[in-house]
Amino acid sequence: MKPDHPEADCPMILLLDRVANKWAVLIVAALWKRPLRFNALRRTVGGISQKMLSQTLKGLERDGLVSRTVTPSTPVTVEYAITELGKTLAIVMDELRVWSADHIDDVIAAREAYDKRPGVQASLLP
Amino acid sequence: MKPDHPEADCPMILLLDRVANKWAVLIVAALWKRPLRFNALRRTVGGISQKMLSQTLKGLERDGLVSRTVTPSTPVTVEYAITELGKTLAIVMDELRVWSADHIDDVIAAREAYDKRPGVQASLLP
DNA sequence: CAGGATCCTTTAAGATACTG
DNA sequence: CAGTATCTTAAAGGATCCTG
Repeated sequence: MKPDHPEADCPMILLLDRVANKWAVLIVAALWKRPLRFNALRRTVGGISQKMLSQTLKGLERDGLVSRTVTPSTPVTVEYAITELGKTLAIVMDELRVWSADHIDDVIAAREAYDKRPGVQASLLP
Repeated sequence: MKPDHPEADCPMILLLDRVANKWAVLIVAALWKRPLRFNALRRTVGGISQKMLSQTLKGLERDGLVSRTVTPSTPVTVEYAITELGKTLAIVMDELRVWSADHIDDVIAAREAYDKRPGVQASLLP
């Protein structure tokens, strides 16, 4: 996903890599419910490497969607929380979750129908 | 993005690669306005290679979000259109566009603030 | 026009090891 | 605990050529 898209004047395209990003969606969803520390977040999201987690968190923090609070105890604890701006995005992202729940059956049915069509094999899809 | 996510029982995670996918979002947005043929769609989306276009279209068709109609003229014409199911997703996706338009300024401001913070350089971000 | 097939480069992402 | 750094592999993506 290159940022230098021809129609880069469109705000959506500028934010597409943030807003239509799997890990960002999952992290925002997790933090929307409650603040979490790094490793708790890692467990909550599930299936994310700590590299991608720290990388995506940094991006979310930079965009003002997530806050990072360090408590200098021993050992140090770092809490990530969603910001007010982040909440507004979380609401929209959550509709993706709702849509998925509402239409997963339709999609699965469509996939099976498609795969059953002569001359097309799902296994041949990239 | 591997499909074998730990919480794969959640519908959203199953559809995340479709629903939080840059090209899918842009293609659905384009077809939501009007049906388009392959190359017209390519120009409308902008910045997409024909490989990714055909690949993503195939996925969208398989998921029942987009229909593909062949008219055997000479040369053959193929029209892609959004389906009823696709429209329901397009509505949700469009809210991402609206959110982007509404909050692009906030995000840009947050980025500048972040980058101005001592010890952090935007250029060092991955 | 609408793609498929190939080759090749770039990026994403995981695994591992190490630090304050 | 909360990361950073490095290495390597898998996948995404682009460019090009080709066909019905």
